[in-house]
Amino acid sequence: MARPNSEYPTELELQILKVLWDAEPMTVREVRESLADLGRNLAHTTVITMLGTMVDKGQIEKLDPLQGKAFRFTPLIKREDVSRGMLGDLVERVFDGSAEAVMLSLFDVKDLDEDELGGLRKLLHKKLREAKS
Amino acid sequence: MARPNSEYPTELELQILKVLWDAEPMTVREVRESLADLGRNLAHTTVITMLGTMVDKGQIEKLDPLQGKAFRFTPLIKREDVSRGMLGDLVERVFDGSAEAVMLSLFDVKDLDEDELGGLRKLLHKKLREAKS
DNA sequence: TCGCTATTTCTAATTCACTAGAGAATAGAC
DNA sequence: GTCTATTCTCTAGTGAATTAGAAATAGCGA
Repeated sequence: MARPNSEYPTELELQILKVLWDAEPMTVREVRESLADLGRNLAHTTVITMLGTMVDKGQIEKLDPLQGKAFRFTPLIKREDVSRGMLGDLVERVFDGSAEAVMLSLFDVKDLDEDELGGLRKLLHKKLREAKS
Repeated sequence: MARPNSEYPTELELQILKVLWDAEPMTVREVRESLADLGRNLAHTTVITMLGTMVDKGQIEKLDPLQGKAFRFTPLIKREDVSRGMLGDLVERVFDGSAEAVMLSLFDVKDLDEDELGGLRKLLHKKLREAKS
């Protein structure tokens, strides 16, 4: 009866994926420390539990210890795939699939300066050239 | 210990807001029927409960019946505010605040055709002119 | 007025995300 | 070989979101 389990990572899962994308593989201790650096202080066991469920969900993989007994974890899913998926989900759910509406909102959200807008324009022109060929 | 209650609507709340944005005010019955049209079949009481919590959260307002005893509900928050907020949240959480990354992902997500890209370009040029003045 | 029906109020159950403790297991120190 | 610190496994609890039933209530037609 609760919200159906979406295919996308939850908030904490995303934070963990991010630290793993930046440096992988990592032990539980290293993940815990990286999260603490970001201001998220969790008990060691909490991190273990989370990593376990993420393994179950297929988001990450558990690698055998090199020495000692600390397992290491590495992402199985790519950063771009996750961001694309989560953005796509939002575009459909909130903006009813309209890329234009997203772009308009993006202007409001970020208050972009001239340089940033210029960068976006370059991106767009590149894409337009690709579309024409 | 659970995730702190975000300021943004949950999935069902968003669906309800959408039907109310399209036609307000609405009675419980009308909301239930609109949701059913979208493929979300809920018991009447479920919709009542949801609307009650949304009133508590300040997302909508309960208006007295015109005739009979069916209360009517109307949104208190604007569509653009909600979309902007939710997009901004995603941009920060997933894209670390990079509008450029969002735009790149948007291209992948939507597979835009030439017309749509042209529309985006027009939007962008308009914004650029504004930025220069 | 009386009863039928629509609607509401009250209450509770289920699932997911998150959190972490207790105790077992083990690598490395001495 | 025993001890100690680290790490893991197992278990469980909390809060939010969602779902809906049972019972109360009130309008309305006969």
